[in-house]
Amino acid sequence: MRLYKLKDDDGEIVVVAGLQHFSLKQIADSGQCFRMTALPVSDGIKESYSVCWGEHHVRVDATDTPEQFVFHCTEDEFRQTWYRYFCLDYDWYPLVQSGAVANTDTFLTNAIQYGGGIRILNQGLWETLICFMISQNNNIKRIAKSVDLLCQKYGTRKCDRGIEYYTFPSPPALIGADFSNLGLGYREAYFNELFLPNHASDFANWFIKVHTADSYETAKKLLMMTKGIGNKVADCICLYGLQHFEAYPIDTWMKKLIDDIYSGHFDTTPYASCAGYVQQLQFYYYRSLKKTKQGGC
DNA sequence: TCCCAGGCTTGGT
DNA sequence: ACCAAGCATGGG
Repeated sequence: MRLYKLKDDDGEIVVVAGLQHFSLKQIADSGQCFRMTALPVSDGIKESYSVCWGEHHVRVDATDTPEQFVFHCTEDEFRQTWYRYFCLDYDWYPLVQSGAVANTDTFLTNAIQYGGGIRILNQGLWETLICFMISQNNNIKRIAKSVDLLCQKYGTRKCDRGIEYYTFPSPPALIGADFSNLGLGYREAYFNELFLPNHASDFANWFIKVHTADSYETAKKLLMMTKGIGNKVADCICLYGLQHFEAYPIDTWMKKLIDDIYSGHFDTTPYASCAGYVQQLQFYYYRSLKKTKQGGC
């Protein structure tokens, strides 16, 4: 992977060349994140996405040159924010591919061929916590809508090189907040309880404990102590928020998949260091086979 | 009208 | 320990 710092009309840009196994569309549609939206493309650009995370925003283009991308931000922003967000320092692809072949797992082999441009995003504990509390028994389109409404109501409106966006609310902004009219449904009660004003210090302590937990198991246990966070949501938060790659979230799709493809049991131990990546590949591929029509995120 | 969506809590065995 | 109902809401 090579970086080139250039300038265009709007300011500094970073061109990334030789970035293998990276697909904006696949990441946007993978169901990990809910604030990545497609933009119209122009000449020389195959895909263009607006990516929001925390208070940050960037436009990223996939160019006509294979494995070449343009990040419309400064080199500092790229290195400090987006390189980490997209988890570009390590590529699990080769390990999982050779593992799938060694285990004669043709489904996984097909899955990585189909969706090998997926990365496990590093979205931080805070944003992952909120988004995946909303995600339970919900669909991706509606999750994205609720998250968007939340950002509009409690975030800050900003403009990045001509693109308007709202920052993700900070923790203090949600203490005692009004969670009605966000389309949360029955999940609203979970938010009201978690962000009760008189429990603000309890929340802060709990959050820090989760953040500094010494292991996946400890973090997961702590997460599941809160109402609204069960086994699956805790796994998603561990994986996307805390980089516990051994987490392997099982939702309704994964249940069906494991039933269908692996006759009821899938052993993650051969992929222990990257079980979450394997899960994403399986999830993404299986949905592509089964779904008739579905919006992205 | 019924069923499903990146499930969880609660209350029954 | 496992199982079922109920849970808001929107879309097919």
